[in-house]
Amino acid sequence: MSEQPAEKPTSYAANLEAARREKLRKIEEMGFDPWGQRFDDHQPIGEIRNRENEIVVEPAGECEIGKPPQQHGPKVRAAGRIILRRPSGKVHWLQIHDGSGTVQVMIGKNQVGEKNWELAQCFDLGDIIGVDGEFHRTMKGELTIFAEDLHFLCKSLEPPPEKWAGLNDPDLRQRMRYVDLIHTGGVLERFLRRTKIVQSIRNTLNGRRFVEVEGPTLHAIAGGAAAKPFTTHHNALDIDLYLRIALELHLKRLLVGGIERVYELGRVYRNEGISPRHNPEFTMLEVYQAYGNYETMMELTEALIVEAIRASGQDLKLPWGDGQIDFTPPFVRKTYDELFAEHAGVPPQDTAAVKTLAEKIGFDTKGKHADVVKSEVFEEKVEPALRGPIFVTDYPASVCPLTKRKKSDPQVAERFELFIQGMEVANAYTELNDPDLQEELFTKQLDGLPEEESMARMDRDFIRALRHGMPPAGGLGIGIDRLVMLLTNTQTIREVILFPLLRPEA
RNA sequence: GAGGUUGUAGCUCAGUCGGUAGAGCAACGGACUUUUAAUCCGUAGGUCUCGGGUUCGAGUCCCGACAACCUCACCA
Repeated sequence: MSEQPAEKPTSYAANLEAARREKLRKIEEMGFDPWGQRFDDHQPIGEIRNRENEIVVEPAGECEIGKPPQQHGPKVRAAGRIILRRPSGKVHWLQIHDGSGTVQVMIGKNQVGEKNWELAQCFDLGDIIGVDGEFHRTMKGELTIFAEDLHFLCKSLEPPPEKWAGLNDPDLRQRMRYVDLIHTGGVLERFLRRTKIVQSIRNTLNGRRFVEVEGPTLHAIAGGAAAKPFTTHHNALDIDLYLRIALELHLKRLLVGGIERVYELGRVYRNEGISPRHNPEFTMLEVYQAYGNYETMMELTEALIVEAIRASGQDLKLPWGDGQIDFTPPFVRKTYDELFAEHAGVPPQDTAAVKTLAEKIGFDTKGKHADVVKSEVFEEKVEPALRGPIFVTDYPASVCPLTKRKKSDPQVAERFELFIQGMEVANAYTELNDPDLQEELFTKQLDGLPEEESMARMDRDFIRALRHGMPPAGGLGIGIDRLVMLLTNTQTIREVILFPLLRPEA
């Protein structure tokens, strides 16, 4: 087997690395471990900064003339990455950074001793160090750890991005998210806020006695949504499988099985386009509540969102681009037909007029069910106009094969979607639990839709489950990534997903 | 999948009409014990994304490929 010769890096990049490797060698020579060891009892930098009130300034009378007033502060120990260096003769100023914040460190030759001073000569931007010292302000008022002892925790062999502009190329930022998190302002904070939102959602549900479960992600039948699945293969069983496109059908099986309040918060995969609002894998919450209906789910949706906003430390009026979104409950509720009349300018019951409008927009209406045509016009004319938050209720039954019909009008499904800034954020039903009707809807394809675009994919085991009796229930799905976008004022889904899908590097 | 924009040093960016490749930061050497994107002096660093073509001559013009971003389509 012939090894390919290692690709020679450009000579300049090699020089940058060689300089760092030379310092690494010196660090080792001095007896320090360039890759560090266990380092106990350090405090998060954010907490250290909060100890500012422990700083005492000597009374002015005791000051020597021409010298700044003496300060004393707590002894602290910090660990962090060097993100800025200002060497100035026999004193070096550093900014070190950890997940909780940034603090200045002063290293004075006479204060840290000869060996530490030699070590400090080997620091590069990006290295991780430990510092013991006293925490107080400089003459100019900057909160600073005045180093008394230094520890080397990790060498960095790669140069960091430009210190002021940082990483700007969105490709590099997503590919090297680790660099982005360190050097791009607000990125780490946004992802930590995402975590708080997700935690809050779990807390809200757990507090209402919902049970979290983990369904299968490999499905023999990719059901529960209208989407193109990823396919994969299991070798030992020699069967093709799909990555799940929804959580729905297995969670409903658990309703049959007696888990009366159940949810899953997990990843689903859809083999479709990529856009500022779409990533091939995304995080979905689905919740099912026995003996509830879609109105129960509306109240729950409001609670989940309002609690998440509070938990992430924000006001119910959130900034969004140049404007803001007001999440004060209750959210506006309007029916599909009301909104259709309002924004499409055509009576929703007038099938012929809706068809004419659809053709005027440029849609092909041939052989399509009237409700499908209406739904296309709705998506074109109404959805983009919905600033929200607004619950759109009572959809045409024929486009909702998993939803229970209204008792008073079987043409209307008990369903709502929550729209915010033109984005569909949540989707909920009163769940259909009539096995015969469900089987009929699975069998009868929606008029004019190819199978892969239809939700009506036959799942015999699911029908069998329904035949055992599923309690009447409300069900809810929330696109977590989109919700996080809205709650963090982020206009692209790629900035709320740590590692969005990218083409592999050449 | 279609259209548009972009691709130059490790990073952020200039580069005029086609005529020897530029800056800042980072790096390296030197000065500096209160700096704040430290400052000052000096040095080094380039397969101009890749492959063709036109031309005496291409970072620049043309064709193709690759990648990112934006818009649209599919979709949540």
